[in-house]
Amino acid sequence: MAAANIKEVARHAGVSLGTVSNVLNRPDTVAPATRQRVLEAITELGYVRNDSARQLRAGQSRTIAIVVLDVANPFFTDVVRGAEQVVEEAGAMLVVCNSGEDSARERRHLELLEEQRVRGVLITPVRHGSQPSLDRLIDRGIPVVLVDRGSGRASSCSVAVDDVLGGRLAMEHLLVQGHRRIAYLGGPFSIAQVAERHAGAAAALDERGDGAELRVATTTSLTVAAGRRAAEDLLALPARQRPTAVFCANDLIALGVLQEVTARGMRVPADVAIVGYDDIEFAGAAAVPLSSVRQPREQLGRTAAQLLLEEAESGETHRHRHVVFQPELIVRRSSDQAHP
Amino acid sequence: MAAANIKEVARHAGVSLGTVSNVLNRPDTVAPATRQRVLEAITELGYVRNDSARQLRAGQSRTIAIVVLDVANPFFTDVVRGAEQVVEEAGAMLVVCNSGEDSARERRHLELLEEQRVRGVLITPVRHGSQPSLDRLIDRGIPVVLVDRGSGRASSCSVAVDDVLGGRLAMEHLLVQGHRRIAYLGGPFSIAQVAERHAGAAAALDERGDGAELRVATTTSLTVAAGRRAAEDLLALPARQRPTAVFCANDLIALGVLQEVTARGMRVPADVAIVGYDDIEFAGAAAVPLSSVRQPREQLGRTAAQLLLEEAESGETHRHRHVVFQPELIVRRSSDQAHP
DNA sequence: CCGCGTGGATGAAACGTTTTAGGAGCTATA
DNA sequence: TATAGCTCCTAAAACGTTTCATCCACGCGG
Repeated sequence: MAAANIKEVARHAGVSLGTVSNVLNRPDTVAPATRQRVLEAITELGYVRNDSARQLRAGQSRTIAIVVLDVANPFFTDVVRGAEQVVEEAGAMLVVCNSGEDSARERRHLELLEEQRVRGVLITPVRHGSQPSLDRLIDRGIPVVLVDRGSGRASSCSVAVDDVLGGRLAMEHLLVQGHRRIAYLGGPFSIAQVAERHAGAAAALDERGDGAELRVATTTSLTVAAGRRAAEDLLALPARQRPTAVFCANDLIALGVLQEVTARGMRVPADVAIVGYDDIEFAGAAAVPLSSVRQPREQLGRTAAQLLLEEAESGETHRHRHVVFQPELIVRRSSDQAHP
Repeated sequence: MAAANIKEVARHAGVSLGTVSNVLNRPDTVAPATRQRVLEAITELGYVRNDSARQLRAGQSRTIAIVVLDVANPFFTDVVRGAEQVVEEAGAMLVVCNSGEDSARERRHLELLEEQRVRGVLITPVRHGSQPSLDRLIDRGIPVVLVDRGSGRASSCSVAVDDVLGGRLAMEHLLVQGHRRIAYLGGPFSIAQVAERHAGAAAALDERGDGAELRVATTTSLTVAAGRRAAEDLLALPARQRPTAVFCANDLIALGVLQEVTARGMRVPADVAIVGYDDIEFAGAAAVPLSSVRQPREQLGRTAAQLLLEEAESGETHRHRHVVFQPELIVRRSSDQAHP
């Protein structure tokens, strides 16, 4: 119940209020004896600095926010861990906000973050068009770094993995394996990654598909449950229309497909081959180890945080940068016809 | 770059500063015409409330923090989602902090949260003894709810799942399956759940073990990697000392064990049976579907958040409550001798 | 002996809200 | 016409910091 403030500490130590502040912020400008006395008063009263007051005066906070599409998606948790490392080293605090792929929630979060005058925001936006509340943030001078987004706009830095290339890699692999009826599962397409992975796959098909066909099944979200539902529809098709391979926009969907396929007594990859995306930790441990496009997840987070801190410090002189990483295809049993 | 404040809005709308505040906080006390004028000024200037100032005045913030052991653990992400629902309904904001099973980081987070005068803290503590920085929070009157912790101390509310019972269920199942050499994998034991699940297992063995033996292998953390390492040691034992069943303190460890066992060409459950804990979404989708002790994860988070809000509102009159849920054993192939 | 620089402390302003006591103008009542 | 009771609005205080301009005492060189 203490709630002692700086004034009480000053009184207790027999100094002025400004001196206490100096002890806290510029300890070397105050004489050792006085400093000692103040520190004692602080511990004695259990004083804890009031961050609201400090922020109010300073004009900005020391927290950095990361807004992710889904906290429960292992891809994002790894990105978060990467960002955390960098942010904590810088003495700031990272808060994680979950948009849940929902624009309205995303907006709410951004508004709250703006009210809090956060020092910066890392975000994977729900939509890839321009978001008014995001633009406002940028207008206000709050640094924003787009995470895992195609080399977007000029108004902010971004880090991304080349999703078009990733889609390409997956598709080429499936074509080499001899598949002629292939499905792409993912959604909503308003999420940039979903669209770009598809674009890559489609491009590869155009170039080397030699008449193979790509069927697109849109899901409502990037979760295991959505994957199962989409797989149901796909498997309901008559055998000769049914795809022999499925490329999924992420591993959660792929795991859902795997579950559904197995549940119907079909075999992976013999009846249906599956390739996922993200190579989350659980992909390799799945019932049938999952082929997947691997991304440098933690590094994505680290780099994003570094760009943000850089921008926050350099102020006006800052030039936006766009860092793009290369994905890598990891082939496992789920798409390897040699070991069906 | 706007950064307009309430005063400018007032000037712009030709009213006093207090009136603007009223428009923001008690819209019905101000005449429709004036209100309209003020609202227009607000949008025109791009005014956004400064939360630091508001908090400073109010004495506390509208954010609630949840401090988890590991953001990458699907168990906690589900708890977070549960808490999120309730917190957002209440118009507050949930920030997620990751202690990473590290006491020092936990302390740092708690100190920062205290500086921010958060409205409350949900936490799964790293150690189950008393944490000075946690006690300080409580002393200061900030509500704390212990998540997934045995019915701890009287100084705060708690929600938990009966881990002793969970351990019991797992062990009894393994005994019924005929195992006589069983291992418990988990750690560090300073984490309450690790200790209690073990206690339950040990108790069941005492009562019905009929001479079966329990070997404990302590891990350094509750991750897949730690599980693999622990499994290596276990599998290095000569065949007649080697356990025929492993009960793991959580599913991540169990998945690690499963990977390692499979990598060595041994079969699950024929050579080694495995039971995990948490029943995370990936458990059922594992290479060998994992038996596991299921907990109501989202509900845990929801209830914790409700208790917190309750306490925050009722103030002095509050009586601490301890809610305990029952776990449930889900048997899948990893421990089912009938379908090896 | 005087002026000056200096290390160390002080006091007050400022940050942007919310809140409270009160005031101005108006209508209804006696 | 005086008075009470409204409704709507204003002015000012308070929240707890940080910062900046001063100020003081003291030692030192001239």
